[in-house]
Amino acid sequence: MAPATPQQTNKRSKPTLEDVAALANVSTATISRSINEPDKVARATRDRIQQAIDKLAYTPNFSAKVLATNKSNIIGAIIPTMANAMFASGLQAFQEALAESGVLLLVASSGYNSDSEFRQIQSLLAHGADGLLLIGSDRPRSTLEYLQARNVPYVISWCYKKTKGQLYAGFDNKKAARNLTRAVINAGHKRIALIGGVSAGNDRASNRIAGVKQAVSEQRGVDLVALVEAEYSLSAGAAAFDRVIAEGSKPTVIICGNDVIAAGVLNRAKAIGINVPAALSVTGFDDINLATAVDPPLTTVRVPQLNMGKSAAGLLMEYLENKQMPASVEFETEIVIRGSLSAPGVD
Amino acid sequence: MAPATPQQTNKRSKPTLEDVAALANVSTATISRSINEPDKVARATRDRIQQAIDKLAYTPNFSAKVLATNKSNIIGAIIPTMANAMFASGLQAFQEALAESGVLLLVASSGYNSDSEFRQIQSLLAHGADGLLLIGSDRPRSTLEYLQARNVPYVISWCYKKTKGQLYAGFDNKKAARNLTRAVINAGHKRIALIGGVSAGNDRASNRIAGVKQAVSEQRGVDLVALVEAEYSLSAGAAAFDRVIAEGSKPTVIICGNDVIAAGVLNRAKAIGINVPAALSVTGFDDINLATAVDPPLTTVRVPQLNMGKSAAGLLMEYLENKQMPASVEFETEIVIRGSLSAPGVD
DNA sequence: CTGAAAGCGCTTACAG
DNA sequence: CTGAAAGCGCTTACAG
Repeated sequence: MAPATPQQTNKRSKPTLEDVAALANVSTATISRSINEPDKVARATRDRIQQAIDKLAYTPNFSAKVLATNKSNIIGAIIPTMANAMFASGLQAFQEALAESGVLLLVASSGYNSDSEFRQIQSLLAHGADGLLLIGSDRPRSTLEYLQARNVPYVISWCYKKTKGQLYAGFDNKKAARNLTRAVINAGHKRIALIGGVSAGNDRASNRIAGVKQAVSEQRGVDLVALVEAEYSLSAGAAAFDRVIAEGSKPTVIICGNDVIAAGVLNRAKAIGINVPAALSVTGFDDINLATAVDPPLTTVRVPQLNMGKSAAGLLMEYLENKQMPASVEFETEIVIRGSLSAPGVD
Repeated sequence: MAPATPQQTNKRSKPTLEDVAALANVSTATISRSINEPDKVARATRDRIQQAIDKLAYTPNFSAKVLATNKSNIIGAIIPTMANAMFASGLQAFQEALAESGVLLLVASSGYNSDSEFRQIQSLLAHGADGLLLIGSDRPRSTLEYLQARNVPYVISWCYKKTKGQLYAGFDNKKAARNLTRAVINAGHKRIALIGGVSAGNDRASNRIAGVKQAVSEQRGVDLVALVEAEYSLSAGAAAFDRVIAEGSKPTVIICGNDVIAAGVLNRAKAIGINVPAALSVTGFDDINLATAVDPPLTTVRVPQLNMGKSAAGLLMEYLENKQMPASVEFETEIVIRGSLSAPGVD
């Protein structure tokens, strides 16, 4: 019966190549060339085509193009969470670098959960992503095998490893934490407490913890008097600090898994009347805005987010273009000494 | 070294519906149905098909599907910048809500530039986005017309207006700023300085400024003694504060366009020996992490980022499904009084 | 419940 | 420099 075709009224369906072809009086092939390989088309023809395109406000259908060329110009990124300054500017830089090459960014978040990450990977790939940005190296073998089996080009950031067959644009979390800890020890601290990030399934967190441990073990007379883990939030940092205090281990410094935890510790210390850094030093990691907004400002590790994001994009584009994995790049981190760290006070 | 580069052997191109059809001994049509409308297919057939799918690890080609159905299940979002906690958790919530419906998020940033925003809109649309999330209402007529002409479903967030024919999921920045200012005035302040965000092309910033002005003008004896604009960064906030001080207008409170500016002001005030809040009160806007990490914690306006993001996603999905614009939703904001605001001190 | 076939809007050898 | 035509991998009336 075919009743009143519903909602199709707005369906003055977008102009297609065919429409342009009709108007410009050429074949669709020529228009396609005129758009993608202009110099293969005669000047006059090109002008005529351009006029038709303008007149119709023609805009190519992306899926048709992808289907025909098998290339989407979309990169997918799966990050633990967008709601954390820790990844924000790196991701921003990644996106900007991609945009310069006309590539778009599909973003998904895993919530630090590897099953979720796997589902997102599948989804992004199903939606045609040409390549992926992944955070960290700690993931189930099954995920790795999936990636391998499909031959998916991906780059890993926020960490660095020499793993054969994987592309990295990141930094060595363990080394960075070790260096920070050495600086803390050099400042005179012998009783160190560590509030690490949650290490399960998170290589950045566990490597930072490992780095602290290593630096401590290098020096006799220096002890790791407490070690707890906390999520990356102000309140979790504060709560972890309470636990450390309750243990009665009397640290002179608290090394924190990141700046947010450190800021939470600072808050709590202030609340219970512990002076930082006179009575207790505190350090962070990441050097996000927060680090210089708190009082005292945080001694922390500066992570080259912008360069890392930009580089990750560059490597991935190169990989896609040459069908060959470029060399990984390792970024150096920098220790930034600020007011939250001083020599240990007297008891 | 392993010159035997096997990576091109990969071209065992992904299995297609046709492959599955051959293996399961049915037509591609039936498989398509089995996937998309299972109950239209006999149980036995369905099982056979599932086996074939599993065996081949078949995964549908997205572009082909989009081309055939004219629906991408991709939503695009264009935000000023990802590198700002202000948008981060709202965007995160938006993405999560979308993901629950199997919809993916394509993210682009405009850098607070309307030309750039327009280019991103075109790009996202060209890449097949079914709908868009836009931040704020202040944009060139040409952009609006473009959106209108293509009949693009979009939702605007982070602000709220009653504009006919536009879908909003946001809050009234002017009202929020007005209410905050009233609270400041109620606390006893009569000499108010305002460091707003950059208002050009940014309705959130300009409406907040307008709200402050309105509240001030309501009360005789209360003056806006200084008004400068600053970008949303700690350093810009600090620099703006310097300008205000240099003007010599002696405010007893500084109302800031957002928390980051306020934190910058706090820093600078501390640096030059001005006690907050004893000698000077300071307020922020947004209530991001930073607000409670600084000392004193910021009196600010709590923006319902999570609900706003979730709601924006819901409205947009509804819009796409029903081909009909749902009603906009306005969120209320809440004033959070914290230590950075007190009664004005004595000179 | 299932299949044959047209169609979605591009690109790209292949000829000319 | 340009065109005719096949093909990319799905979906969906239309028949049966």
